[in-house]
Amino acid sequence: MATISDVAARAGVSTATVSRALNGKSTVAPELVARVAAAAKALGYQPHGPARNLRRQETAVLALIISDVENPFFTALARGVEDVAHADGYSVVLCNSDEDAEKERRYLAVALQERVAGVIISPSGGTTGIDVLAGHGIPVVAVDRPLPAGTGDAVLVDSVLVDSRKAAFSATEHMMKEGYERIACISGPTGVRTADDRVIGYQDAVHRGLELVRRTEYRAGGAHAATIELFAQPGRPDAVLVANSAMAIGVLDALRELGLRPGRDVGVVAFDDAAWAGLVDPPLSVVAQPASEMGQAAARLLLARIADPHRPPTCTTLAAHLIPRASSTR
Amino acid sequence: MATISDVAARAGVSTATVSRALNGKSTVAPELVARVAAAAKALGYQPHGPARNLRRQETAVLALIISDVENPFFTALARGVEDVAHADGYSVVLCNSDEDAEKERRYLAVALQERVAGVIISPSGGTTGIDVLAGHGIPVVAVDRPLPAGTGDAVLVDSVLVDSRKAAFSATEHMMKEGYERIACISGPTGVRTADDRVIGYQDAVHRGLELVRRTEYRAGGAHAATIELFAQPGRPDAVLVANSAMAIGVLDALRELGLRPGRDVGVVAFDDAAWAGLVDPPLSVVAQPASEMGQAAARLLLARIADPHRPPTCTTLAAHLIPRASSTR
DNA sequence: TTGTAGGCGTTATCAC
DNA sequence: GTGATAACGCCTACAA
Repeated sequence: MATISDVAARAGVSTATVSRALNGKSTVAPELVARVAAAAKALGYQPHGPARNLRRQETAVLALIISDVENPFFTALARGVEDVAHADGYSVVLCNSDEDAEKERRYLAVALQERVAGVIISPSGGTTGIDVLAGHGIPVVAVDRPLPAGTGDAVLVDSVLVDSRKAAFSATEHMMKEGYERIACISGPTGVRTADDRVIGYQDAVHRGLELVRRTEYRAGGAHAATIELFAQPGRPDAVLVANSAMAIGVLDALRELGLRPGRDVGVVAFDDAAWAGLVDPPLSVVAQPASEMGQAAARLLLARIADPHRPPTCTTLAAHLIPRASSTR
Repeated sequence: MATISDVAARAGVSTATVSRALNGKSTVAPELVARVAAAAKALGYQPHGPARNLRRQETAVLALIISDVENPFFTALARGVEDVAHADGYSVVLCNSDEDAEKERRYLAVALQERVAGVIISPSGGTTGIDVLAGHGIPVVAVDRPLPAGTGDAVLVDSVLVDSRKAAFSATEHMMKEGYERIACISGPTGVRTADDRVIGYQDAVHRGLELVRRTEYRAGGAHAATIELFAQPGRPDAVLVANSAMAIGVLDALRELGLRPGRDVGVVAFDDAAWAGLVDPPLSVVAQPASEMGQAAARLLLARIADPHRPPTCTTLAAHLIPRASSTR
């Protein structure tokens, strides 16, 4: 693998000149830059990133740690991050923490050790390890979920969130207006802020205890089981608010097994406007979140903080909006 | 940011000893390793990855370059790669080329410059840049799609593919047995091997020209337009083979707009067993691909080649299987 | 304008 | 068993 001195030797100049020529720095005689370029090409020279980063003490790569690559919400968010980052010359590496605190810690450690320029993360719970990052001067932006309380207190962390509570409230209220009276709520794990907020928003609307609330992992399987269980009990629900699209699949599956038709027999509204939501029968009412915009906003905040580490931290809260379809209309 | 010499100073030993102690190398007096550990902890010492990689000339990170993060097939594949890589102590960074040759080149360049240990890629077309990688001794595994002809000829590249042609043949034959007679095919871009193969397999079965074949990008929008166009012409199809799940959404949408019911009015089989496929009305027949297994196989091949760069290249071809549901049953 | 030389943080090779 | 010391490949004062 050719190094800068190989290039220098072949071009008959010093390594300093090669470096300057290749980086378009200061003034190098046009003839020399041509010679250098030719030599570099001939040798298939590729600058050694680690060496360069070691010397410059900086990298042009951002880490994006998301809690579930298989969730379309997060992949849409990732696209938003990439678009903004690429426009500014940064590359984005995607890390999948899989809602697993251990994997999250691991990726955080990698990000720190590789000295990435910054990190965007959707924290998967009672995370630690973020303080370490920020403590070492690596900027962090929290997206979709805030950092756990007590984390990042002393450091400057921006966040980009959705008003989940309000969105859950609107969705629940919508179902009440449609005449549903016993509305259930199937949400994600306790301790995950979006999941907690969706329950709180739901409660704001129904003024009821937790007897119709079920918490499970953010996946189809758990939601399926929760649905079966909810509808097996006496005083079964007549509607359900579902906290994300993976769970919606489990719920719809379960309802079909139970012979219950959404819209007619039971109202259903789910978070996230999945591509297939309009295709099921009847079409699924959803709370659409601006995933891509969230990613863009997070990336912009991160880049801004990289440029100016001392700017005051901000918290951007975006709104979600209800798209009523037949599954919640009698 | 504490360095190894800070730790050495605090522990009252040399940097060499710190390095050895922290890496569990050779023989260091138990007392010293304790002192070093304490000092490192007190200082919040984190090894500097680039420096270490520079010195060691190796990294424990793999790059996975996929053509579409928003496609569930690729995210499932990514999970497979991660599982195997993590078990072996490697981290995986995910790069989204977005079916864009330019972005692909860019990520390839990043992978090369950062000197990752290896690359798994689903090539997005007439890619160049892979030779460069392999030429520099970085192992490459092609997944889902083979490298373009003429690429990587001289170098050792493993690949993990699906027998798309056979799968398309089976799916088409299945529809013929169900009595459909004018079967159309909506596939991805020309030059993308999976898309080409699905058309060929289809033709193997129908023994017909290309008048009912449409090629478009691998997304819902293009498939939607193609469907509308196909069904507007005289001698409209009575069935359609769709090349992936994003396209299936476009097709199903279009059919609904046209007032055509899958299964009864028009047979539909799509590639990829998306989570929602069983939920639509009627349930969608699919060709299920072993995405996660493909990722696992690719990762294993890559790790094997990293361990032994001279092993002969292999090509693993996995089978897909048809899951007939109501959309292709009269 | 160009070259020389030092150092970024580690690890590996030698002495001791 | 431990400590100097020399690289790894690059960039950038500083000197010429």
